[in-house]
Amino acid sequence: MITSSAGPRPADFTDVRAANLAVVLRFVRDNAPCSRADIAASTGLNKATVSSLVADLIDRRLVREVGLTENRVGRPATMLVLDGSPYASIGLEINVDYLTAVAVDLAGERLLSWRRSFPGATATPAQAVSAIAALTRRVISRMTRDRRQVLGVAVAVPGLIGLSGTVVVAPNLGWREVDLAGDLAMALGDPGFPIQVENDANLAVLAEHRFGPLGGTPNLVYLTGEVGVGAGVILDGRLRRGGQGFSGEIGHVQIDADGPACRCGRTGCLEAVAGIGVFVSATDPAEVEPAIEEVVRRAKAGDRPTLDLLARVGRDLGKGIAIATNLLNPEAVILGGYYVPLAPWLLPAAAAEARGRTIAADLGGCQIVASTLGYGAAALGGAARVLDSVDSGRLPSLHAS
Amino acid sequence: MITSSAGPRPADFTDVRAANLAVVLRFVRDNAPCSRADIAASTGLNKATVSSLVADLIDRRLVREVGLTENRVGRPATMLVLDGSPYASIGLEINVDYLTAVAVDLAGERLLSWRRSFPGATATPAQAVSAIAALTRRVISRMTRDRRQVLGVAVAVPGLIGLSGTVVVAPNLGWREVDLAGDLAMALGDPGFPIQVENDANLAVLAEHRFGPLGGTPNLVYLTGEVGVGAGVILDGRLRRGGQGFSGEIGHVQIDADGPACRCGRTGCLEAVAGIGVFVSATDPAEVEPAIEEVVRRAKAGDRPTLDLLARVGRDLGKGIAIATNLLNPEAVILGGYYVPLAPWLLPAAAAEARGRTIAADLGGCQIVASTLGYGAAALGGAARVLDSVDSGRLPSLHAS
DNA sequence: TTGGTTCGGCCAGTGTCCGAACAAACCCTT
DNA sequence: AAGGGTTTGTTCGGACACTGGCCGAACCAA
Repeated sequence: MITSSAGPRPADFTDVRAANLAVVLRFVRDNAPCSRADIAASTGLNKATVSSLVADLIDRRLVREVGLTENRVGRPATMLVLDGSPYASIGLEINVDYLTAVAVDLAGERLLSWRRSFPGATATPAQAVSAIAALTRRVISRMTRDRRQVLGVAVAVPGLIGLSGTVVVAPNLGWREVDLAGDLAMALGDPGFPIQVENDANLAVLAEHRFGPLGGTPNLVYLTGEVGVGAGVILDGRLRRGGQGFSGEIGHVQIDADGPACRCGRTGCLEAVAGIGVFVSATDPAEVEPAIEEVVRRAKAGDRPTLDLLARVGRDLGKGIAIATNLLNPEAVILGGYYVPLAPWLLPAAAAEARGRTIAADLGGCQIVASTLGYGAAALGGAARVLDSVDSGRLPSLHAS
Repeated sequence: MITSSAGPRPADFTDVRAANLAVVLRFVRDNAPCSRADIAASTGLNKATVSSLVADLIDRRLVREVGLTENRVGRPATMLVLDGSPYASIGLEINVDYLTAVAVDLAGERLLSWRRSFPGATATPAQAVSAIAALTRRVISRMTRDRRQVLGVAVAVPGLIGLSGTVVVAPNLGWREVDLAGDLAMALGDPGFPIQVENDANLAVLAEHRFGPLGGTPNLVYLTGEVGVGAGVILDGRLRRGGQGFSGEIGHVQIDADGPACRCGRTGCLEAVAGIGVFVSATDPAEVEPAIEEVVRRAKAGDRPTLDLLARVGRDLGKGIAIATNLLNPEAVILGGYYVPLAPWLLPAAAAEARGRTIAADLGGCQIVASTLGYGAAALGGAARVLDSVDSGRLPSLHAS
């Protein structure tokens, strides 16, 4: 498919080939197992073309034949599936208190999922880079041990990330102007694959877009539920990052002019009134999880002050959600992070409030749901980002190994 | 250029051809007059290919040779320019008190610009449709009289417009569920060109993107300054309309919980605190323009209450702008409508307020400016929309006439 | 065994782009 | 005035990718 947008770059045959390879690859991903004839019939490509494309994909070991159909009229079809085995995509997530690493194969199957503690709040950027590089190296060597070629690494960082992958500022980590992508590439000795750095909410929404129950939905907004609140925005099927990469910073939009002070110095910011910090006064990040569990316990027990607080936070969250629904009209707003365990109590209030504040009827067709991807969503999104670049036509070819 | 996104549609040669024709056409638009050799050098296309593409464009009369260069070493180049003469693109704008019609040629030259009064607030949709159709017919016959082929018509309507072009609700016009695109096509007797209906802010931002001083900027937000306030959002070079087409409804985001009641029933909406209604208590739309002129006069005279009011509205507007800069990080926010004459007083306060409320430094690189396109911006945007479809590869060919 | 059906490979044909060679037109130098 | 250098735009053959049609292979049903 050629959408031929602004870019001055002209098209040629390789583009056609790449586009069609990607079409076939996506079809196999979505409809595996399927035959060449299925692909031809559904995509409109000629049978001969499909055969050629599939042969190419098999050469690159992106696709594999798995056997023949039986008990059907006519010649049996050779079925095709995505071949996950020779490649791996790696996602990392840096957080205040832990690092998460996820690797998936081409089909999206999770190959590993590691979590290790990490002194994000106290480590210097240089120390952090070496810790991250060490973890990445271990993941990479695990992948190469399994004879997998690494397609790329994407790192999720909670903060403002420039388009080139520099961390402009990450308040929770105390970072300013850290060229994480460059430093990491240096520390890894210039590996043969790209290293990307991206905002955590942006990667989390990519994870939802690829792996979540609303996968494929063209317009999605993801809200991170941590001490900070950030948004990842997918519109028309692609992540939208704005002019400098700073989109999605909904956490410091003012929700309540009379609200509490925010750590940013302003008052009544979304994250001050509806961030997880509302439930957790402690500053030690290690205490957040038990504190949230305690809130859940009290809410289940019907503790009135807890339920009132949850309802208020839900309403304030709904005000923030209404901003997104009014301005962007997505098909869904997905709540992530610590909002997930609290969702049974937050969602009704948030949905009601957002509904009342959205000018389009019925939230403009938007549903508000809790994420089902669990804590490593941003890391998983990093892996999704790498897979996205494959899906959009940048197909890998096997190195001599 | 092939971006090969979600669509299952495969690519073939016609796509390559269309993409490259569009590349050449855009290049000629931006660099006219230029030679075939210039095009080849700048786009990377082969000289032979450029010759073939240009011949095709000349056949379609989209491009024209205008003469030879002189006084230069080497063979003189035949210069190419966009040939505006055989085509026209029409934009219409429906407002409470007037209709605007604009026609432009392929190069963006304005061919006509009409404005006629229109009882939008009182007319029934059927009456409105016939009035609009009558105006459109006059524009079309004027174009055909000039031997121009009409490429399309796009109509700007202040309200929620579904993706299919139905007016879901237009409060100022009192419309609900009007299939304007269909009715208009019917009234015009199924002409051979597409008729589109779109939100006025969405079309206005397209006008800015194509004709404004910030033309080509990939991320733009436009704010209409009427009694209602709406936003048009361009991200990554294209209009983003959301899941149902209802994006940009920033007018009813709450800015001040203690603010005045809004006509939507809520309180403190952006359009209640920073809409033009703040300056104009009258309900008759014909009184708006003189009222704004009076405000300008008083502000120029240094009238303290007026200046204070302008400063307050500017600050509230800045709060709304900060929502956009935080969430979308555009390169620019453009103020339109009646904000334009008031801009000298509104802009400083709005910029200062937005700057203080945007988490990214320096507004995330965003500039806040007043539109320079004048009142017919949305109508002009309608024409821009039609031209956009040409630029993205849907090239017209001359009918037998 | 025969006929019908489906699958996938093969081959010629078409359209598009690319590289190289070439003619045309001009300027500048001798 | 003639010739060399420079730039432009066309022509030609080649490469590449998709298309359509044909055919053999493999299976089921009768």
